Amino acid sequence: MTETVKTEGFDLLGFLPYLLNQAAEESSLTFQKLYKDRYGLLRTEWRVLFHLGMFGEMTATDIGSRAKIHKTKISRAVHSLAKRRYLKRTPSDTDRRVEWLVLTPAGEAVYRDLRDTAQAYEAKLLQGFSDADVAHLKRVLARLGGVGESNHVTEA
Amino acid sequence: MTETVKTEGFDLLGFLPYLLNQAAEESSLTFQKLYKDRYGLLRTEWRVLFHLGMFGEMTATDIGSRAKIHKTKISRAVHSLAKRRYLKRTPSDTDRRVEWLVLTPAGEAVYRDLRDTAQAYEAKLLQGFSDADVAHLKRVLARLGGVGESNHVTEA
DNA sequence: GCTTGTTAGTTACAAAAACAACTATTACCA
DNA sequence: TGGTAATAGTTGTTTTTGTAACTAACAAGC
Repeated sequence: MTETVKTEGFDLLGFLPYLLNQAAEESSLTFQKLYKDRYGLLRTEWRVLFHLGMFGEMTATDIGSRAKIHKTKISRAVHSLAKRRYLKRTPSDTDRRVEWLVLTPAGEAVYRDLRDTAQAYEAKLLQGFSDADVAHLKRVLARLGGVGESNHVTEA
Repeated sequence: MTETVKTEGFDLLGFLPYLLNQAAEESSLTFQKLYKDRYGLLRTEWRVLFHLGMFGEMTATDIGSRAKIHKTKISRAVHSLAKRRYLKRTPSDTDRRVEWLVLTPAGEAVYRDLRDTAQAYEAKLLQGFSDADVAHLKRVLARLGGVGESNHVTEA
């Protein structure tokens, strides 16, 4: 077939959600290999681990609120991470529904390793772009994704 | 808990794959409601439909190569779209392994409706950003995601 | 104190995706 | 030719996710 595009003013290849997905998938897939091959972690597990590594002790709800991950996914990731002894769960003594989550030394070690790997990977991903480009990109993405807003995930 | 971040120079909230994912998920989820509620389409089905709408007749492999979707997902999406009479499959007469896929008039109608909706949605998403911001963002994303390279999906 | 509503987190079931193995056909090449 | 490798596409099975419904605990108003 020829390369003729038979649309009327619409360009899928310039459609933002499409571009976002392609870029996100590309970077996710590459990075996924790292935490999966090295530690057998799932995407959500990695995300929970990173949040705990970054922010220290949090509750499951805190993590979900920050990362906009649904609570059932958090619940399963926490369960799995606890089973591997990467984190410790401590019931709150002011509210018995709540559990505080902290990384164990083993979890910390995994976090540090993956964090360093992540940084190296990001550097590679961004080589060829200027600092201004990168700063601009990140600012726009943060705004599009609502990062930092700490909104709660809408219930099912 | 307090807002103290106890990391050494790493910022998850500025980590590119994280930002990409947050932004992509945000826009995907919002747009998903549209094609799901209106036509009961799955994500991959929508993507296949759009590619056929954009580029006209293609094979399943063409689509997978362009959109970097795995062939099993394409296969099932094509099956489902054909069952709904949104596309027609025609065996190639030069290579009996190959099938040409084209949208039916019904499929075209769905495509046009969703395309217009997509444009409106994108406009809303981008309101508040300057034209220069948008152009810059799209250029960087296209490069990050390798859009336009037409690479084949790595086999399982 | 009771009733009603809300929140934290889990569990069970259904939908979708990932992964692997397969058929059929074509391409390559000695 | 004939044999091996590669390609198009499908199917079956396993994981992972999405969704809903649930338990337990707390909060607020009366």
